[in-house]
Amino acid sequence: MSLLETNLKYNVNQTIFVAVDCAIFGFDSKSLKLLLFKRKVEPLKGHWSLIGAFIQDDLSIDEGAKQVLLESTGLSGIYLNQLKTYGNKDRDPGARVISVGYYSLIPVGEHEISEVEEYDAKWFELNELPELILDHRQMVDDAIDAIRTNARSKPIGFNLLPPKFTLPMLQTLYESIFQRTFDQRNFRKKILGMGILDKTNEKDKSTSKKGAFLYSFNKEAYDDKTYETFI
Amino acid sequence: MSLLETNLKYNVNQTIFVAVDCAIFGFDSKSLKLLLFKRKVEPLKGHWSLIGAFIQDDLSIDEGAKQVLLESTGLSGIYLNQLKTYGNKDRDPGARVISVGYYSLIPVGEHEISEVEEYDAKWFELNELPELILDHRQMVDDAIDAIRTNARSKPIGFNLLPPKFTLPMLQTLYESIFQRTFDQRNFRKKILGMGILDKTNEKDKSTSKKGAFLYSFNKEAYDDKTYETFI
DNA sequence: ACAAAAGTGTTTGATCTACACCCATGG
DNA sequence: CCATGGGTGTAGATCAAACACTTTTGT
Repeated sequence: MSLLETNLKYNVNQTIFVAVDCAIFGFDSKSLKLLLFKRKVEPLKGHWSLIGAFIQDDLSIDEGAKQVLLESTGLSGIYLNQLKTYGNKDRDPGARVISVGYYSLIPVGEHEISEVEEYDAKWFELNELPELILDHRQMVDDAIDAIRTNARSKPIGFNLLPPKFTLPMLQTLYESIFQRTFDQRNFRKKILGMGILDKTNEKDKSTSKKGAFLYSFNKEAYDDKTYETFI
Repeated sequence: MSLLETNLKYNVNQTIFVAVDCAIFGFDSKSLKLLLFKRKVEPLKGHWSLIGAFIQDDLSIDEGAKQVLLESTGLSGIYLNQLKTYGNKDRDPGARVISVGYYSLIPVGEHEISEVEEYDAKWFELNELPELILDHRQMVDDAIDAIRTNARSKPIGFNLLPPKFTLPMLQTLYESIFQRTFDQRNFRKKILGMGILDKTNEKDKSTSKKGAFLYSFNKEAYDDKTYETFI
């Protein structure tokens, strides 16, 4: 359908562009991090920003977000969730642009660290974020809020962990998300009581001499139950 | 800023239109209702739909949503919240349109019933909704989900009630939202225990001979506390 | 042998649930 | 005087929070 046709059909005269921006969070067994990029276009070229791009006409916005992620990080098949849409009139000095915000959760291994930095990207600790362009700081804050809210009722945390992980890792992750500590015994009791983790016989010895048992997330068991409060 | 300039600056060639659609919920002391409109433009003219319109270039999307609401219902100053953005490629047969969904909560009095029906609008019971155009049914379902989630942690229910209301009304409202009954004693205990309601000396006798005391919501008391779970 | 992280139960208080009768009043 | 909806308290169950010691093993 051509622009002319659509314009006639709906009698609209808009000059608004539609972009997506994605806040990519990663966990490396120690802390929650945010992936930022050096902006490549004017205005504000060279400043730190979330990864974003204009939507192509032939992609849904969800597909657009996926593609942005793939093109700018090489990552695909990862957790990606719509956050909210930012539409203040003057939010972008370059044009009238509304941006559909997304957030993405990924485990950060050695691979992801090096891989991603080939794209002019860098992982930042959440409490050491540089200044961000436009309303991207707001997006990040909103995303953290959304992750917290979401993490209470759904096991989204598992998207930040490798397929096999230890309970201490899981606890550290939730402590990073909620910025508080959890009692070790209560935490394990609660998580294991849900019956959604499968224990393996393997141990991870990278963080202690004793080693911690590796577990995997049992999605079927979770789907059967759908908890209302998770943590 | 002209289209040409912006296009040059960002080198974009998009033909996507941006609309807002708003799901307006009302409560009339008995049940939760949804306000629907007969669509006025082709395609699908005459079918039931949420109220919506294209965003004007000089308004933020939040302002756009407010204006749509004002123009199509005469209502202003009411609770309005962004839901999510719908961006499937072929969601609108008339053009490539993405729609930012909103939901709105209002008390429905005699006034609002008659007032609103001058606009080719009609209140429907939630379990008697007609077929809706495009993905509007999805928007409604998402909005109900969002209202439920939100109502658990914030007192949004009070936006659906008049300034003075009775506890039986409030309970009926929450029962409409969650589609379940609550024990009367437990409900009152919990709500009153929050200390966010001011009891008046007046009684509403419209639904019983004994009459029920009217209360008002004390926003200050609520802000002091910010509960994590509300119901 | 010791440092460092993993693993394990019990007790207490708070919260949630279930449950049934009296009250006030208009008709 | 009676039908109708408004108002009230308690006991048992469940859940959340606080709390400290033992185990394993690499160095």
